[in-house]
Amino acid sequence: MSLTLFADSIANYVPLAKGERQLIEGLPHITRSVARRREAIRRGSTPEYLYVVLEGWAGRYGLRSDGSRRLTGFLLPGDFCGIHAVCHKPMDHAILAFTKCNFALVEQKYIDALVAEAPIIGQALWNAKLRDEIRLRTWLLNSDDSLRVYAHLICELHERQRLPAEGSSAFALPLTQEDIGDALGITAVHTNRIMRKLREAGLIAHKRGILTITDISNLREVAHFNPSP
Amino acid sequence: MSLTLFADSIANYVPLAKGERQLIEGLPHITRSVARRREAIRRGSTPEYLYVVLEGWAGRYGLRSDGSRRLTGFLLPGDFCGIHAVCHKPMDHAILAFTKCNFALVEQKYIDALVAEAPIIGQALWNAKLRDEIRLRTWLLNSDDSLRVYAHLICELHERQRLPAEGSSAFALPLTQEDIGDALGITAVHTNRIMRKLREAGLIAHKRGILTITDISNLREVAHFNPSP
DNA sequence: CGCCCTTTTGAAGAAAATCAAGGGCAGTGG
DNA sequence: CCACTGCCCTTGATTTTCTTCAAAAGGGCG
Repeated sequence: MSLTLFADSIANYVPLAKGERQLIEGLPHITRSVARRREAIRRGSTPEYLYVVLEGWAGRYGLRSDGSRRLTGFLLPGDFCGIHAVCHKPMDHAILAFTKCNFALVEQKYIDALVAEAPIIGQALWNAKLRDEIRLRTWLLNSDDSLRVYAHLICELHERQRLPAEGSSAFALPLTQEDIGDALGITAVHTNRIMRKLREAGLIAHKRGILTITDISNLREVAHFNPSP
Repeated sequence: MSLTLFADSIANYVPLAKGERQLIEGLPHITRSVARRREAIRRGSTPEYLYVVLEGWAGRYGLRSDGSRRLTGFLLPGDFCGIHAVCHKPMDHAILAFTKCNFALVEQKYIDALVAEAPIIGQALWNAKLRDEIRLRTWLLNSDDSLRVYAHLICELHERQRLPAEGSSAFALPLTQEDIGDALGITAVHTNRIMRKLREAGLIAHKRGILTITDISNLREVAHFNPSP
């Protein structure tokens, strides 16, 4: 339970020298555990730390006035959130732990010092934010076709876990159909029907929290998915 | 046709000292004019400059495989794009000029120098990017109700032009119903019907490219709009 | 076992897309 | 000056997609 995955995630954006990696892994931090289905960061709060996911799945979401929820992104181990602290702005959305999560909480001043010492890491943080933005744009772009947006979400989650893009691969997907629907912008009932289509097309299987992609290339076809755009 | 509006836009995020404002307005740049309905930046290209809108309306968009278009944001005078250059990443979307546009093209190195000299401006650029992200999340959040998302777009554009939030106000909206539909994720025909609802409710009027908001407070009610979130 | 949460399926209704046809208005050219 | 043309707006009718409401079936866990 260390910052190794965070360093890996940064290394995805920029090449890291050994010393730079050590700087990241040596960041002073405290850890915070958030129980399954609990809110990690509230909307409207101004987090004093950068939150790095060490373990578990979390997500960003907003609430509508009728109480319904919209997920706008997922946080996997190694991902971070709460960069709002940099801007001293309150969160426009909240962070929910889908599973029990462990976060590393890093004080802003240590991030500042890190970036001052290794500017390339600052660039990586920019890149990571831009990647978030790209994902949001992609969700919007695909939002006219729920089958496509669903297939695309699975491809996205598959790629973000750095699983092999050949043959079949399986991973834990700790989301209910309601969660997925909230991410796709459709109801749980409709999510179920969409899921069935993909299952009957022989592209995926989803049992007991394990999602198996049985035909990744056709799934990517359906999703119009471009690997790491 | 100077960088004054850009400085104003920056000043929206952080307080600017006189000297800092002069640094911005004195940024070396060339200008580029893009004709109405032409592409300013192509998807896949890696812009070598930061593009600042001096005059005109532009927008970000992506194309689907069936040729349909999705707008994911608007660029008004003072706004910038092409920050991708910072990351040496190709554009994941394209920029379209809705009207004839004039852009200021600023070389990356001058932005770097500016930020080095006045770090607070770097923070403002972050803030502006985060604002883009917030808008994307808001579009997603509202996307389940086309009347609300339409009303919200008008509120957004109204606020971004810093028009008074009382009484009625009018501004040039150089978009066709097809453009608006592409921004809302609905068809032009449906956009027309939604627009009629707002008109018949006495909230807006739209004639000859001029949009008049006749009842801003009720429009914001319908839109669930929060001023500058 | 019984309970709760989730998944699955059906049927009816609402929302939006699609298809199709007019209508208004500005610009162009005879 | 007027007819023509092209673009956009408007409206109607039909079909598809998605939601809503409802109910039953599965699965994990005390």
